[in-house]
Amino acid sequence: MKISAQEEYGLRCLVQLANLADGETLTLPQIAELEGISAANAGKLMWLLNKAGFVHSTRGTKGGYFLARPADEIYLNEIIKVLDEDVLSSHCDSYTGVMEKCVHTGDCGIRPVIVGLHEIVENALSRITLASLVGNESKVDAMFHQIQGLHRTLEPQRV
Amino acid sequence: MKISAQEEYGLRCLVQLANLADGETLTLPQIAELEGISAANAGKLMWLLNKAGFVHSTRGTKGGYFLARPADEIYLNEIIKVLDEDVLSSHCDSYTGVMEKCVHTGDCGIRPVIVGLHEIVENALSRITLASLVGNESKVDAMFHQIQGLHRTLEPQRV
DNA sequence: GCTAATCATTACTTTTTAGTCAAGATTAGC
DNA sequence: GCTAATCTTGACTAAAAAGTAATGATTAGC
Repeated sequence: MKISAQEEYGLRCLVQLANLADGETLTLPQIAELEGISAANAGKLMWLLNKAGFVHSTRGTKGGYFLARPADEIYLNEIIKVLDEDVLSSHCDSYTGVMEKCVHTGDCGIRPVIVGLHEIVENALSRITLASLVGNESKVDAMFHQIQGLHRTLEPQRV
Repeated sequence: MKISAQEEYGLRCLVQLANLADGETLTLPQIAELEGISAANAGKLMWLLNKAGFVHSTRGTKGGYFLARPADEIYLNEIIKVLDEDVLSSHCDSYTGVMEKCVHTGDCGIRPVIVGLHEIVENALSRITLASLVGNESKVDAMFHQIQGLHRTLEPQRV
């Protein structure tokens, strides 16, 4: 499994905007500089995020980008779905119930794996706000450690 | 996030072999037919799995592929790591501790997210054997439902 | 209203992944 | 040993993703 470049850098750019004080904005060259990508590339990512309503922009001198909503009201699962097809996708789209691309019958062997992975990723990302990625990392770490702690209670029964 | 074609179909091919009775084998055209891919493509996947020691093969008439180890001793995390870089990878490889590709400093905002997702995926896949993907799906479903049930106990505290 | 700064949009290029092909090597059975 | 069936391997082609470039539209400030 892979996190695409678009997902990773799109999310990073939003984190940079979440870092801003009220009224501040960032231009494309500024975002590009902060994230180590080209301004053209940043422009493409911001265009997607703009279309999806996560950011607003103003043109001209003193223009730039800023968040369209408070960072503590934006969850990572929403962001990822804008930057890619879904939080988790595969050639077989059985987890959506649609099955368009999948040549296999309904209950192929790996279907429950894809469905299950999709659920736990969606669940984890839907608990994390953009705001929690700003400043210290302790809150997100703690959340994942809590999940991992729970998982360890399952350790004995491998299937 | 995406499950690559190589991961998906490599795993599917192994499931087909796990379905065989003792002493039976499958040829490339047979695997290709079962999975709806070309024999050439199946050949490439089986080559990877052969190199990694998951399957054995015999050439010539009556040749074919079969599992090198019992299906209940093969865990999905091992398989995925052979078919792709890791169970979860991204441009930023901070979760491995190596950081070679990543231009960002050690504590960028999204690092804990990548590390956390990597952990929960690795954890889930390390609980599932190839054998459990054969026949009925109930065991894998039950495992994921158990994980999801635990996650729901966390519901109130979003970060 | 002119100019410089900035975003918006589309087309293009490069890189990576996926998939195909063909020639060679091995084996079972005659 | 001959033949047909089968895997092995590397080179090739096609498709998708990532990244670049260029042109146009908008705005602040003079």
